[in-house]
Amino acid sequence: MPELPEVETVKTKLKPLIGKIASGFTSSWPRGLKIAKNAACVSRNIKGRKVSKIWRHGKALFVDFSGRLMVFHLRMSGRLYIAPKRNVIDQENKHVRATVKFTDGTELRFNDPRKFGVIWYGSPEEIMKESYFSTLGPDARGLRYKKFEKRLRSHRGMVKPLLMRQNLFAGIGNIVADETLWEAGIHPKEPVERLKMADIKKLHSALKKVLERGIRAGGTTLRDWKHPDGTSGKFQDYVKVYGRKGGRCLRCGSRIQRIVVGNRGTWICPKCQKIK
DNA sequence: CATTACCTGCAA
DNA sequence: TTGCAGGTAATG
Repeated sequence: MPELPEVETVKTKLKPLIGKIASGFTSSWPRGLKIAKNAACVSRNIKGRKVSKIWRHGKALFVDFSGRLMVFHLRMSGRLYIAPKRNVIDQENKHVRATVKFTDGTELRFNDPRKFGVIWYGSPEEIMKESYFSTLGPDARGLRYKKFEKRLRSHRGMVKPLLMRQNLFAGIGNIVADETLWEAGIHPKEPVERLKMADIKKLHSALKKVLERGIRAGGTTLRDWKHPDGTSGKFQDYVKVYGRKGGRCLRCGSRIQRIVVGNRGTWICPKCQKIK
Protein backbone atom coordinates (compact mmCIF):
# COMPACT_ATOMS: atom_id res chain seq x y z
CA MET A 1 0.00 0.00 0.00
CA PRO A 2 0.09 2.64 0.58
CA GLU A 3 2.86 3.22 3.07
CA LEU A 4 2.84 5.57 6.04
CA PRO A 5 2.46 8.87 4.09
CA GLU A 6 -0.43 7.48 2.04
CA VAL A 7 -2.30 6.14 5.07
CA GLU A 8 -1.69 9.41 6.90
CA THR A 9 -3.27 11.21 3.95
CA VAL A 10 -6.23 8.83 3.98
CA LYS A 11 -6.66 9.43 7.72
CA THR A 12 -6.76 13.19 7.24
CA LYS A 13 -9.25 13.00 4.40
CA LEU A 14 -11.54 10.59 6.26
CA LYS A 15 -11.90 12.93 9.25
CA PRO A 16 -15.22 14.29 7.91
CA LEU A 17 -16.71 10.87 8.77
CA ILE A 18 -16.39 11.69 12.47
CA GLY A 19 -19.84 12.06 13.98
CA LYS A 20 -21.64 10.11 11.27
CA ILE A 21 -23.85 7.17 12.25
CA ALA A 22 -23.37 3.81 10.52
CA SER A 23 -26.43 2.21 9.01
CA GLY A 24 -24.88 -0.97 7.62
CA PHE A 25 -21.98 -2.82 6.06
CA THR A 26 -21.70 -4.92 2.92
CA SER A 27 -18.87 -7.00 1.52
CA SER A 28 -18.45 -9.34 -1.42
CA TRP A 29 -15.08 -10.51 -0.24
CA PRO A 30 -15.14 -12.94 2.72
CA ARG A 31 -11.37 -13.56 2.79
CA GLY A 32 -10.63 -9.93 3.48
CA LEU A 33 -12.71 -9.77 6.65
CA LYS A 34 -11.08 -10.77 9.95
CA ILE A 35 -12.39 -11.44 13.47
CA ALA A 36 -16.03 -10.85 12.56
CA LYS A 37 -17.64 -13.99 11.11
CA ASN A 38 -19.14 -12.35 8.05
CA ALA A 39 -20.45 -9.12 6.59
CA ALA A 40 -23.96 -9.65 7.97
CA CYS A 41 -22.59 -9.85 11.54
CA VAL A 42 -20.66 -6.64 11.02
CA SER A 43 -23.68 -4.94 9.53
CA ARG A 44 -25.92 -5.93 12.45
CA ASN A 45 -23.33 -4.85 15.01
CA ILE A 46 -22.26 -1.58 13.44
CA LYS A 47 -25.76 -0.22 12.85
CA GLY A 48 -26.39 2.85 14.99
CA ARG A 49 -22.75 3.26 16.02
CA LYS A 50 -21.10 6.63 15.63
CA VAL A 51 -17.62 7.31 14.28
CA SER A 52 -15.84 8.86 17.24
CA LYS A 53 -12.19 8.70 16.31
CA ILE A 54 -9.92 7.94 13.34
CA TRP A 55 -6.21 7.32 13.65
CA ARG A 56 -3.27 5.56 12.04
CA HIS A 57 -0.51 3.31 13.31
CA GLY A 58 2.09 2.34 10.72
CA LYS A 59 0.18 1.35 7.61
CA ALA A 60 -3.03 0.46 9.47
CA LEU A 61 -6.02 2.80 9.67
CA PHE A 62 -8.25 2.60 12.75
CA VAL A 63 -11.86 3.78 12.86
CA ASP A 64 -13.62 3.75 16.22
CA PHE A 65 -17.35 3.01 15.96
CA SER A 66 -18.57 3.67 19.51
CA GLY A 67 -16.14 1.23 21.08
CA ARG A 68 -15.84 -1.22 18.20
CA LEU A 69 -12.92 -0.86 15.85
CA MET A 70 -12.83 -1.26 12.12
CA VAL A 71 -9.21 -1.47 11.03
CA PHE A 72 -8.13 -1.27 7.42
CA HIS A 73 -4.91 -2.45 5.82
CA LEU A 74 -4.65 -1.46 2.15
CA ARG A 75 -1.70 -3.77 1.40
CA MET A 76 -0.68 -3.41 -2.26
CA SER A 77 -3.65 -2.01 -4.12
CA GLY A 78 -6.31 -0.96 -1.66
CA ARG A 79 -7.89 2.44 -1.43
CA LEU A 80 -10.62 3.98 0.63
CA TYR A 81 -12.89 6.70 -0.57
CA ILE A 82 -15.96 8.56 0.40
CA ALA A 83 -18.98 8.42 -1.91
CA PRO A 84 -21.13 9.68 -3.37
CA LYS A 85 -18.93 12.48 -4.56
CA ARG A 86 -19.14 14.17 -7.91
CA ASN A 87 -15.46 13.56 -8.62
CA VAL A 88 -15.65 9.82 -8.01
CA ILE A 89 -15.38 8.27 -11.44
CA ASP A 90 -16.38 4.83 -12.72
CA GLN A 91 -12.80 3.57 -12.57
CA GLU A 92 -12.97 4.01 -8.82
CA ASN A 93 -16.17 2.00 -8.52
CA LYS A 94 -14.55 -1.09 -10.00
CA HIS A 95 -13.29 -3.61 -7.45
CA VAL A 96 -15.25 -2.27 -4.49
CA ARG A 97 -14.85 -5.08 -1.94
CA ALA A 98 -16.64 -3.61 1.07
CA THR A 99 -18.82 -0.65 1.96
CA VAL A 100 -19.76 1.05 5.22
CA LYS A 101 -23.07 2.88 4.84
CA PHE A 102 -24.03 5.90 6.93
CA THR A 103 -27.45 7.30 7.80
CA ASP A 104 -26.87 10.48 5.78
CA GLY A 105 -26.27 8.50 2.59
CA THR A 106 -22.49 8.72 2.70
CA GLU A 107 -20.59 5.53 1.93
CA LEU A 108 -17.05 4.56 2.81
CA ARG A 109 -15.89 2.22 0.07
CA PHE A 110 -12.92 -0.13 0.16
CA ASN A 111 -11.64 -0.66 -3.35
CA ASP A 112 -8.93 -3.27 -3.91
CA PRO A 113 -8.21 -4.83 -7.32
CA ARG A 114 -5.69 -7.37 -6.00
CA LYS A 115 -7.72 -8.40 -2.94
CA PHE A 116 -4.67 -8.41 -0.67
CA GLY A 117 -6.23 -5.88 1.69
CA VAL A 118 -7.67 -6.73 5.10
CA ILE A 119 -10.48 -5.35 7.26
CA TRP A 120 -10.63 -6.30 10.93
CA TYR A 121 -13.81 -5.63 12.89
CA GLY A 122 -14.03 -6.28 16.60
CA SER A 123 -13.43 -4.96 20.11
CA PRO A 124 -10.10 -3.22 20.82
CA GLU A 125 -9.01 -6.33 22.76
CA GLU A 126 -9.79 -8.61 19.83
CA ILE A 127 -7.89 -6.31 17.48
CA MET A 128 -4.80 -6.21 19.69
CA LYS A 129 -4.77 -10.01 19.93
CA GLU A 130 -4.33 -10.32 16.17
CA SER A 131 -0.74 -11.30 15.38
CA TYR A 132 -0.19 -8.32 13.10
CA PHE A 133 -1.07 -5.85 15.86
CA SER A 134 0.42 -7.67 18.82
CA THR A 135 3.85 -7.56 17.16
CA LEU A 136 3.62 -4.17 15.47
CA GLY A 137 6.50 -1.83 16.32
CA PRO A 138 6.31 1.88 17.18
CA ASP A 139 5.11 4.22 14.45
CA ALA A 140 7.99 5.35 12.26
CA ARG A 141 6.78 8.95 12.32
CA GLY A 142 8.07 10.89 15.30
CA LEU A 143 10.35 8.07 16.45
CA ARG A 144 13.07 9.48 18.69
CA TYR A 145 16.69 8.84 17.77
CA LYS A 146 17.54 6.75 20.82
CA LYS A 147 14.67 4.36 20.22
CA PHE A 148 15.42 4.17 16.50
CA GLU A 149 19.04 3.32 17.16
CA LYS A 150 18.23 0.78 19.84
CA ARG A 151 15.72 -1.07 17.71
CA LEU A 152 17.90 -1.04 14.61
CA ARG A 153 20.93 -2.22 16.56
CA SER A 154 19.03 -5.08 18.16
CA HIS A 155 19.23 -7.02 14.89
CA ARG A 156 21.85 -7.94 12.33
CA GLY A 157 21.57 -8.11 8.58
CA MET A 158 20.94 -5.87 5.60
CA VAL A 159 19.68 -2.45 6.55
CA LYS A 160 16.85 -2.10 4.03
CA PRO A 161 14.92 -5.25 4.94
CA LEU A 162 15.32 -4.30 8.61
CA LEU A 163 13.94 -0.80 8.03
CA MET A 164 10.91 -2.38 6.38
CA ARG A 165 10.13 -4.84 9.17
CA GLN A 166 6.85 -3.67 10.66
CA ASN A 167 7.66 -5.17 14.05
CA LEU A 168 10.70 -2.87 14.23
CA PHE A 169 9.26 0.34 12.76
CA ALA A 170 5.66 0.50 11.65
CA GLY A 171 4.96 2.28 8.38
CA ILE A 172 8.14 2.07 6.30
CA GLY A 173 7.55 0.57 2.86
CA ASN A 174 9.58 0.19 -0.31
CA ILE A 175 9.43 3.80 -1.47
CA VAL A 176 10.18 5.32 1.94
CA ALA A 177 13.04 2.84 2.46
CA ASP A 178 14.73 3.58 -0.88
CA GLU A 179 14.34 7.34 -0.51
CA THR A 180 15.62 7.26 3.07
CA LEU A 181 18.70 5.23 2.16
CA TRP A 182 19.50 7.58 -0.71
CA GLU A 183 19.12 10.66 1.52
CA ALA A 184 21.44 9.05 4.06
CA GLY A 185 23.93 7.83 1.44
CA ILE A 186 23.77 4.24 2.66
CA HIS A 187 23.66 1.09 0.56
CA PRO A 188 20.52 -0.99 1.18
CA LYS A 189 22.59 -4.15 1.65
CA GLU A 190 24.88 -2.59 4.24
CA PRO A 191 24.80 -4.80 7.36
CA VAL A 192 23.45 -2.78 10.30
CA GLU A 193 26.17 -4.12 12.54
CA ARG A 194 28.66 -2.22 10.41
CA LEU A 195 26.88 1.12 10.61
CA LYS A 196 28.53 3.79 12.73
CA MET A 197 26.65 6.12 15.01
CA ALA A 198 26.98 8.87 12.40
CA ASP A 199 25.33 6.61 9.81
CA ILE A 200 22.40 5.84 12.08
CA LYS A 201 21.99 9.54 12.81
CA LYS A 202 21.91 10.23 9.08
CA LEU A 203 19.37 7.44 8.58
CA HIS A 204 17.17 8.76 11.35
CA SER A 205 17.06 12.31 10.04
CA ALA A 206 16.65 11.08 6.45
CA LEU A 207 13.67 8.97 7.51
CA LYS A 208 12.04 11.93 9.18
CA LYS A 209 12.65 14.12 6.15
CA VAL A 210 11.22 11.55 3.71
CA LEU A 211 8.13 10.85 5.81
CA GLU A 212 7.31 14.53 6.32
CA ARG A 213 7.94 15.31 2.65
CA GLY A 214 5.75 12.37 1.62
CA ILE A 215 2.93 13.46 3.88
CA ARG A 216 3.17 17.08 2.72
CA ALA A 217 2.91 15.86 -0.90
CA GLY A 218 -0.20 13.85 -0.05
CA GLY A 219 1.50 10.50 -0.67
CA THR A 220 2.53 8.77 -3.90
CA THR A 221 0.11 7.95 -6.72
CA LEU A 222 1.68 5.32 -8.97
CA ARG A 223 -1.13 3.03 -10.01
CA ASP A 224 -4.06 2.23 -7.78
CA TRP A 225 -3.84 4.50 -4.82
CA LYS A 226 -5.57 7.90 -4.64
CA HIS A 227 -6.96 10.11 -1.92
CA PRO A 228 -10.44 9.32 -0.56
CA ASP A 229 -11.77 12.29 -2.58
CA GLY A 230 -10.24 11.06 -5.84
CA THR A 231 -7.30 13.45 -6.05
CA SER A 232 -3.78 12.18 -6.68
CA GLY A 233 -0.71 12.31 -4.46
CA LYS A 234 2.30 14.31 -5.60
CA PHE A 235 5.24 12.56 -3.94
CA GLN A 236 6.08 10.70 -7.18
CA ASP A 237 7.21 14.09 -8.53
CA TYR A 238 9.75 14.42 -5.74
CA VAL A 239 11.27 10.94 -5.45
CA LYS A 240 15.04 10.93 -5.82
CA VAL A 241 15.63 7.27 -6.71
CA TYR A 242 12.49 5.13 -6.46
CA GLY A 243 11.50 3.88 -9.92
CA ARG A 244 14.08 6.14 -11.64
CA LYS A 245 16.27 3.44 -13.23
CA GLY A 246 18.59 5.01 -15.79
CA GLY A 247 17.84 8.54 -14.58
CA ARG A 248 20.51 10.84 -13.20
CA CYS A 249 21.23 11.02 -9.50
CA LEU A 250 20.18 14.48 -8.34
CA ARG A 251 23.27 14.70 -6.15
CA CYS A 252 26.12 13.40 -8.34
CA GLY A 253 24.66 12.80 -11.80
CA SER A 254 25.37 9.05 -11.89
CA ARG A 255 22.84 6.69 -13.44
CA ILE A 256 20.29 5.27 -10.99
CA GLN A 257 20.41 1.47 -10.84
CA ARG A 258 17.72 -1.06 -10.05
CA ILE A 259 18.88 -3.97 -7.91
CA VAL A 260 17.01 -6.57 -5.84
CA VAL A 261 17.33 -6.56 -2.05
CA GLY A 262 15.34 -8.92 0.12
CA ASN A 263 13.35 -9.81 -2.96
CA ARG A 264 12.16 -6.24 -3.45
CA GLY A 265 12.95 -3.96 -6.35
CA THR A 266 15.42 -1.40 -5.03
CA TRP A 267 16.75 1.78 -6.60
CA ILE A 268 20.11 3.25 -5.67
CA CYS A 269 22.75 5.70 -6.79
CA PRO A 270 25.83 3.44 -7.15
CA LYS A 271 28.14 6.35 -6.37
CA CYS A 272 26.35 7.92 -3.39
CA GLN A 273 25.43 4.58 -1.83
CA LYS A 274 28.44 2.31 -1.61
CA ILE A 275 28.90 -0.74 0.61
CA LYS A 276 31.51 0.10 3.22
C1' DC B 1 18.38 -15.34 4.56
C1' DA B 2 15.40 -16.52 -0.13
C1' DT B 3 11.19 -18.21 -2.31
C1' DT B 4 6.38 -18.67 -2.96
C1' DA B 5 1.66 -17.49 -2.55
C1' DC B 6 -2.07 -14.37 -2.44
C1' DC B 7 -4.60 -11.42 -6.89
C1' DT B 8 -5.27 -8.24 -10.90
C1' DG B 9 -3.69 -4.94 -14.22
C1' DC B 10 -0.53 -2.81 -16.99
C1' DA B 11 3.74 -1.90 -19.62
C1' DA B 12 7.67 -3.66 -21.96
C1' DT C 1 3.93 -13.18 -23.44
C1' DT C 2 6.57 -12.08 -19.59
C1' DG C 3 7.70 -9.44 -15.76
C1' DC C 4 6.63 -6.34 -12.42
C1' DA C 5 3.86 -3.76 -8.80
C1' DG C 6 3.20 0.34 -2.72
C1' DG C 7 2.67 -5.82 1.57
C1' DT C 8 2.69 -9.70 4.42
C1' DA C 9 2.50 -14.65 5.84
C1' DA C 10 3.96 -19.14 5.21
C1' DT C 11 7.51 -22.04 3.73
C1' DG C 12 12.52 -24.04 3.02
